Amino acid sequence: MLRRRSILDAAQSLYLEHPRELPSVSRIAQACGLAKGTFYLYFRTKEAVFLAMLAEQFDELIELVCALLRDPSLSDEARIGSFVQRYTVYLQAHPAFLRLAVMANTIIEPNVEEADVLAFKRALAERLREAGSLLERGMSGCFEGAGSSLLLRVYALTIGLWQMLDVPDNIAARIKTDPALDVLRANFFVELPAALAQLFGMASRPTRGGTAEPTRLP
Amino acid sequence: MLRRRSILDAAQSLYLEHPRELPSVSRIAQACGLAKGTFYLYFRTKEAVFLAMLAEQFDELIELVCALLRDPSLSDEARIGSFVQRYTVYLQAHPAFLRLAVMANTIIEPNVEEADVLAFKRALAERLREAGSLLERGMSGCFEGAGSSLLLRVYALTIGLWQMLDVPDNIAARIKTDPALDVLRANFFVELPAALAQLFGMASRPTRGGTAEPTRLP
Amino acid sequence: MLRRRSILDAAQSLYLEHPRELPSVSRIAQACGLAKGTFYLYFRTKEAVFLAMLAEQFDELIELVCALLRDPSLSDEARIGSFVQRYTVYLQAHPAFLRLAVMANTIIEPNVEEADVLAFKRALAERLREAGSLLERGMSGCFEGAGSSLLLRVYALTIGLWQMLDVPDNIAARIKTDPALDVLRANFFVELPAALAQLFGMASRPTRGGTAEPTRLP
Amino acid sequence: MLRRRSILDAAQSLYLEHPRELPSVSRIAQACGLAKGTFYLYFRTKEAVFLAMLAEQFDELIELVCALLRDPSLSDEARIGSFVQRYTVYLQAHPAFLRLAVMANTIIEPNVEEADVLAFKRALAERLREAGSLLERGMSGCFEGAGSSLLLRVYALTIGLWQMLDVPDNIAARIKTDPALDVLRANFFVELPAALAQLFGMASRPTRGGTAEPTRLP
DNA sequence: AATGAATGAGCATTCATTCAT
DNA sequence: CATGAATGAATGCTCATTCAT
Repeated sequence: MLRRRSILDAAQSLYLEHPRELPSVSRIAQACGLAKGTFYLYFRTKEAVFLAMLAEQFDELIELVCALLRDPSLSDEARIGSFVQRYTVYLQAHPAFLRLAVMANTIIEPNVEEADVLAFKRALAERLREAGSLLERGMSGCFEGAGSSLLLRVYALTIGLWQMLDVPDNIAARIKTDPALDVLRANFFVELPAALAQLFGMASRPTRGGTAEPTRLP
Repeated sequence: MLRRRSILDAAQSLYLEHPRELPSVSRIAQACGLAKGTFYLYFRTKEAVFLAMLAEQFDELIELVCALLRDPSLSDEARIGSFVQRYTVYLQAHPAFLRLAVMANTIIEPNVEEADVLAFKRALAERLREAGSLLERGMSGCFEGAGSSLLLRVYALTIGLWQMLDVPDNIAARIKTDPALDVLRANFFVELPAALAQLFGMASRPTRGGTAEPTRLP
Repeated sequence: MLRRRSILDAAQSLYLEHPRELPSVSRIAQACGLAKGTFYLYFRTKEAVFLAMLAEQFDELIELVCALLRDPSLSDEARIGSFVQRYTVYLQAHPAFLRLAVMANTIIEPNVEEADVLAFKRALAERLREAGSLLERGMSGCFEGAGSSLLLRVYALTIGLWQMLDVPDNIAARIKTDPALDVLRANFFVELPAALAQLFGMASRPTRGGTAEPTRLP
Repeated sequence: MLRRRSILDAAQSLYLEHPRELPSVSRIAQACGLAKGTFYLYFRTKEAVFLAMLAEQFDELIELVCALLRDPSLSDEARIGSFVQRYTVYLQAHPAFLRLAVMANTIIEPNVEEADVLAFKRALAERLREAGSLLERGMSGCFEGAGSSLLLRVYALTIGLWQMLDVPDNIAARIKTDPALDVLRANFFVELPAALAQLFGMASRPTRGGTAEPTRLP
């Protein structure tokens, strides 16, 4: 529905203005030109909006990945490399995704109805299995039947790295200038593909903080 | 100081009763038999307590890891395996650690003074470097100079997996019975060593949800 | 609106019970049978209520004064005398006015949004100019164009005297019995018209503390 | 005693940094290099410091005025003029005086022991009488026996005007640019002598906001 | 005289959510 | 579908003051 869409969109853009906290319902409603009460006609709780937002982007990401993995023209090695690259680029192009992903457990889920959390998790598991089974094929059998599990590790590594390397501006400035904080200086979009390459057993020396350039948006 | 200690201890045990939210200052003070004002003599904000708690356990964990990595009697392979195992056991024995680690970015740090966050991060970076340089030695040169970076990946994978696999009881029950939620059923303490083994390039097939037994506490 | 009105009224009567401090929001809300949150639907801060209250009474007072000054049937001298008398009577009949006026700078304004303070001051200046220009006419030209400035002096003298002569009961009792405190014993409502008469250059010997009777309410 | 002195001095300079609120005891103690507890060896409450400070400056001011009024070489008119001028200059040179004077009733006295308030008021009445009786002599008999009462009016007019014309910086800027706020734009140190001249029955047209230059410090 | 650790009352304000219309 | 007035729980934090040492 249109209304629901406009709420999601407004919520996202408000959120991106201050990604360390969820915008209030009244700000969201206001941004849609809606009354506060109307908001609750479309979402059960405030956090439900952001769970839906996350789910949407998850779908989109998996879609992308699946399309890629289905491509028969690629060698196994190339398929993984391509996957890592596209994945990274997607994350870079969707700044809300990781920021929300990281709030999912601590802030969003505890404030959403159990049923909604389950629906979210079920969809997620579904997507993971789907993409996982495509991924397996390229993994020389060693991950037979465990592609989804592998993807979970990929995702875990991703959000874990994001939490370590995404830092508010004020802190970021201090990190740049303090040599003791070397390790935390790495650029997430450089470090992520390197870490994934390692996970996938592809040759890759870890990057040192800030030396390399991040993957560019096409 | 003794008071500080008792606040940390009280805060931790209250926290573990409801690990999805930080206990209020008045509950903590009450649990110590202290006046609310006294609390603020020892910590600047509520969140500062939990950051300190996390830092302490981080120290302890790294200490443990370093001791292990310094042991000359182990082969390279064994050192890594031993590291993974001890690490996992430590996490299992310190239930507050991961729960807090996962709140660090979203809930704790935004509510702590910049200076305290920096101090925390500096200590963390310090420890990472220390343990990292010990770890490198066993990595056949391929991680020369990047041991801390490797450890960061280890830690990232850890907290990411925890976020995916640690689930509140009500949801956990449903996950167990819903075949669609297969992937999310894995036991963290089984999945973690497997994932780390993969990261370290040691042969390891991913585990399927819930099939294996977790590492036992000694 | 009705709600706003009832908040103002409740706030005023609570305030008059203890005019040395502003009642808390929860007391005010309670006195209206309103939830605390509702209060903030009508006023931005606690102090805003009292600023509004002061503004209202200011309006009323100036209205009264203007009506009087517009009366063509009075001689110049009589107009001033009449003004002073009505003014005094108004203050006597509105015990909250002076008590608040005296807190305006030190307690109220610093806790109200800049915009609200400005709005208050603008309204006040407006009223002062309006009444000032009426007042000038009776002043034999010597205050041409400065009636508002004259009124400011009147007001200043008023609140200054109030601060000196309004004394909490416990102190008042001691003042009465201590001959050294002679000067501070004057009754404000006697002293004020005398002081204003002096300001306006009308013959008037200062009153001695406590000897005369205050202007009576009609 | 020296300690007492240093507390008063520290308190004053801290106060002048933020004259809209009294500095906290711990800041004062800190500024003296004293422990918080030590503060209470010299003053019964925080506000007592500021009452003492006010009393001191009151003394000094009256001293000055008396010296002046005792000078036999001046004509009556000149004595008054001279009084007004010296008075104004004193206030300008002692920025804490008026700021405190205005807080006396609303903030300071309610938080000081009754006995201290009475002592303050007694001293004040004493000084007023002393200077009042000197002042009377020059007033052509019409204020015989009421010099102290006259001085009270002077003081009342002073603190009243200060309250109206002293405005925090942020507001002051807006007042300057908003024509509607004309009346409130007057410079206190220009307006005060004019208003006093009026009170004393000396020819004086009120000043318009901001046009004249304030009395300069010598 | 001096300390400084301990106290604990006190209060404004926010905001998700509901529900009568 | 839409409204928006009303709710009221929930909580961090300050700071003047005391008192055992």
